[in-house]
Amino acid sequence: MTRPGLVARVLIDSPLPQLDHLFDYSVPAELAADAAPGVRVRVPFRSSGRVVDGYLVELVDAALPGLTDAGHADAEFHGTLSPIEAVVSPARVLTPEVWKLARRIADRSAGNASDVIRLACPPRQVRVEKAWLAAQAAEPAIQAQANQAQANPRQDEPAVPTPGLSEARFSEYGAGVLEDAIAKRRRLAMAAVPFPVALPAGPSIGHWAKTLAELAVETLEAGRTAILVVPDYRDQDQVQAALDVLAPAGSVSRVDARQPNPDRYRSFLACLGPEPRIILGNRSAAYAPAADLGLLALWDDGDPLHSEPLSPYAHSRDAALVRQEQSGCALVLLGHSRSVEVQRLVELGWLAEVHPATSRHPEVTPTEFQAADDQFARAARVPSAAWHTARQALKAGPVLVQVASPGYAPMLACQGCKKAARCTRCQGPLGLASAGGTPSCRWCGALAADWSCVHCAGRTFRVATVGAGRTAEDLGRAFPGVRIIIADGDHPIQQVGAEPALVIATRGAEPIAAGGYRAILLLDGQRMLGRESLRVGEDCLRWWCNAAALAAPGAAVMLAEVGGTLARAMSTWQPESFAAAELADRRQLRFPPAVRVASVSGTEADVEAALADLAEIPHVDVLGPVGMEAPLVRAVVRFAYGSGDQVAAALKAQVVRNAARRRRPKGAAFRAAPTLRVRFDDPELL
DNA sequence: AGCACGCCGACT
DNA sequence: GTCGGCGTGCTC
Repeated sequence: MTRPGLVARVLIDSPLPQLDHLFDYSVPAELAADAAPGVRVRVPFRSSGRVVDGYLVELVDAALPGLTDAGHADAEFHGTLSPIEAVVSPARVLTPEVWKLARRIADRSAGNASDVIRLACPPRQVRVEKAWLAAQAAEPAIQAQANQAQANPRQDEPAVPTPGLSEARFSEYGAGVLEDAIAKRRRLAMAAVPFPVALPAGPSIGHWAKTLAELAVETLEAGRTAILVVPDYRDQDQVQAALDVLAPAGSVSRVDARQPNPDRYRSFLACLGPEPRIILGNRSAAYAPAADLGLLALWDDGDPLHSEPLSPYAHSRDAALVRQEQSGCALVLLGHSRSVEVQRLVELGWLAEVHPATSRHPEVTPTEFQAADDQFARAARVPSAAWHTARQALKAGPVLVQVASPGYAPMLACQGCKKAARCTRCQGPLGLASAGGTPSCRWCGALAADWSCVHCAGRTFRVATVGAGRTAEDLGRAFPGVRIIIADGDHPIQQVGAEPALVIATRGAEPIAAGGYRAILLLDGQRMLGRESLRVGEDCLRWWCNAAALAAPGAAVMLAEVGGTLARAMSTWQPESFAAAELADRRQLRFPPAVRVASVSGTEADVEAALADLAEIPHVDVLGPVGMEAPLVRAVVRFAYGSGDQVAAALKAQVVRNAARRRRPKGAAFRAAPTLRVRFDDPELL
């Protein structure tokens, strides 16, 4: 009893690469009413427990074979179709726009669409969904009216009182520049105003958060949805605080994976409604469903938290770029510093640069190694000039000290032979979390109570590197009587007052000071630059710029132990000049983002087979393979952006073949043969 | 993942 | 001749 002529094309919710395409089913007449594109369905499947979950992606007329969603017409299936077993609920959770985005993101990184959809569609919560469906059904007209009134403050209701904030919207960027960007749906690389701003009767926030909120409200007033993507929760809180002041009540949905599941699903469902909204969240927000998307904005795209740790590992910048291209919305990449990726897009002309109209910026002074004359300041490795600056500034208000590492002494050495102290169990480095504590291993956590040095049998430690705790101790002596506040991952502090205090923070954990810091000391420059990574310079510049942007206007920012291009980029406040130089280097070296990269790992035979398929594709070269652990080898494939689709398609085909073929050697209950693994655009790769 | 199909070695 | 080993491929 099926309705003839109607074919449901279903994406199976499975991580298996060989199932990552659409399967055709017939639609039984009794399900036809609910069987709309985007609903969750249960379908029979000749294995894995007979019935599996999936999404109904599209409905097509069987009489018109081949007329499927553009581009993804899988080879037509000829055979008898099984009927859909059930429509899980009539909620159309996978919108066509999000499906297209998920498919494209998966395709460009040889991944699974269902893995991307898992980020986009949170787990179903039956009670929440029933309540939402009931609300939809009951008086939809009144509902829509109410939402319309909420979403559009220019109508009847008076706008939320926002003295001094909304009147001067965007004035920092020159009249009309950003209004125009929203209206004409431009793509912008935008430099944030590098100072904090005080909300009326509220906390201080980064000016960038106000800009983001204003862009969103502008979009909302134009009748479209804005998605704001920020890397972490402290950033979300700042934007939320600005939206509380600027945006109409009820117009903001916050989506992030840290909310309790029912809350998360509730805000997800709210995004499905027909009325425009402001959607604020972390990297997964880039995939949120949106009614008439007008703006996609990212804050600080260089932050590694924008990089998805789950397969297929897409960066939210890439998700945003793809979605912008598909939907034609405005795109804003806002930051204090500039990532090399954004610099590339600027140089290509893909993004237009926008700077604040006033050239006011933090006054950064690079200081040399000249030690302070105060012995305690010297112990705290504070340069002389910085010490004097801090002492002066502490009369007026809070002073920020940025350090590289948390803890007391993150790295210990042997007092006798000066070599690094190692864990007797696992060879990991030993460190000290607090002043009076017992040293412990940073890898395995084991306490080193009865330690002796493997080199010289010594039994006492010396401090090899200094953490925030030790710096606090030293600075306490150098500035007697001053209140000391420590902020790091273990002691997160959002906000400090305007009273004098020394705030010692690890990079990225700096609290915001009411009215801004009166001085900022960026210590540990050399240590931060000592990390071995392609991105050190870029990362350091980002950490320093983000900290310097917490200064009050006119306050001094002292950058210790750093010279050269980085120091110049800081003191002229032109991080894009560093990004441009860096990009030129990467082009020379053929490193990302001048090219894209993919790592291919597995057994030697599997990797060789995969690489063989890439031989014909232009602008591809291969580094390795080199041996990894046990039977594994890894090769790095570099390719031009234009060859990306071919490379991804070829590697995906290999992954599918490999997944279908692999079997465990019978009898011996060893683990299964290692699979071929492919990862695109890994920021840690080179 | 599971399950059927299929192509070679010992059996009623 | 056929039963059944497990390697190979498919699941609408």
